Amino acid sequence: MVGHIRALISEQGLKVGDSLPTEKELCERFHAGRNTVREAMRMLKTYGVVKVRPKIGAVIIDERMARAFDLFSFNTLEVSRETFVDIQGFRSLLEVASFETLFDRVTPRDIADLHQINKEFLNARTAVDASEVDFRFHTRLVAVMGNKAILDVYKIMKPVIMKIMLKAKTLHTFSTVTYSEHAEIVDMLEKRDRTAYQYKMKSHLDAGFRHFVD
Amino acid sequence: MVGHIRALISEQGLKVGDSLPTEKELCERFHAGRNTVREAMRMLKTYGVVKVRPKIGAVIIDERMARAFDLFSFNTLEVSRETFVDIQGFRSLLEVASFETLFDRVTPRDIADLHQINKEFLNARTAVDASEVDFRFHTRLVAVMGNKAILDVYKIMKPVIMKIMLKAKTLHTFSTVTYSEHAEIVDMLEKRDRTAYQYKMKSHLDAGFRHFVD
DNA sequence: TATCCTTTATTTGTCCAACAATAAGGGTGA
DNA sequence: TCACCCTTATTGTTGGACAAATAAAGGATA
Repeated sequence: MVGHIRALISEQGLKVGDSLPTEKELCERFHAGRNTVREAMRMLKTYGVVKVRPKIGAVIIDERMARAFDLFSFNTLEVSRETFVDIQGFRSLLEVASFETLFDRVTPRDIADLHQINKEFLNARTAVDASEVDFRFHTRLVAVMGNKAILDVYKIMKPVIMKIMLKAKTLHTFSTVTYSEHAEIVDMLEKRDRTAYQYKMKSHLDAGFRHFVD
Repeated sequence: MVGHIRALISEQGLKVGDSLPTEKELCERFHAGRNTVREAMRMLKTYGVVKVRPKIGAVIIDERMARAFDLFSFNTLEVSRETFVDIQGFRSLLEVASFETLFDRVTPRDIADLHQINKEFLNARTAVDASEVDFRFHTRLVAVMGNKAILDVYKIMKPVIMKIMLKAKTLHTFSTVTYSEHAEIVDMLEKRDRTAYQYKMKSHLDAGFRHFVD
């Protein structure tokens, strides 16, 4: 059935954004039951090739890259020390070494959003809440690059990154040290001060990791 | 439902080769209809996490990496231009902006391996062969960082990267231009010449991409 | 006329029941 | 011991029913 639908897409020359026939029409066209069609649709959806919404139907998309990254989503249960080190190295690349792209693309809107998110530390009630805010801040920073593939990878690393953040800090630390470090980082980003940005961000990431080692 | 089943796998510590409960048992456990369970199973099957056979049931496997490559066998669906741009930007980060780490960690063994792989261009018979060599070269370069998470992500991008490479070059181009560019890059890496390395690598990547735009 | 709200109709989401297809396990006989 | 058949449990497929979501049409109001 998946093959049939793929052939249909190919024959009709359907592109991203086009709609597929409704489930009922597919049933009739291929002489199959609706559940069979639905299972095939679920596979296409899992592939990241279609997006299915009630009443709307199935629309062709191309999120295969995001799905591909999903596939090796990290198992939160057993994260080895090597994984922690690797993820932190990865983050350093995405958030420190990427400064050229960040400085090129950052807008006042980005700066405002980052400050806004950072303020939420003050409302956080628990360490878990605070680490959620922390992750949102860093995700928003990575989003400045405007690169969907990079953003997808970052989001997938969330469970591991959250563990690093939680291990490193108490609620009090979040709302004082982390808060002010973030504020400084955003300032350096706004001023496009390369040296200071790299130094601040690197030590910010390293600090979180040093606590984990203990 | 997929989340439920994945949680079940985690909780029970199920490994590759173990069997999942039957559909009926899953229905009862999660208070859901059989179709719902089946659709979730289809997704897990598409992820390459389980293998389902009639009467046998669902057995846990790990073919996620293979599935990641399958995703791009959808030749009916051209890889979107956004994906190309994003992937190339990602590569730029992993291979150009990472020079600090690369210079820190590169060993004579790495240099020798890179030269060795580069020589294989001269034996390549087809453009596909050559682009395989090309990808191996860049993968080996990324491997210098010694970061498994980054290496895994790079491998997942293989199908798209290969498309970029293939689109950009003929067999002749591979064995002349690409070959000598690679050689220069390795030299700059060995000498730890930051400026030259960054310039060479960036223009090398950009070149491949310029051809695609046409 | 324009805007907002309500209703309607269509489509997907979920569940159930039935039967077919498949293959493991057990029993029978040479 | 081996081949064969039967039973049985499980997945594969189909059809039908209803719930939930939402786009589109129609009506009310300013």
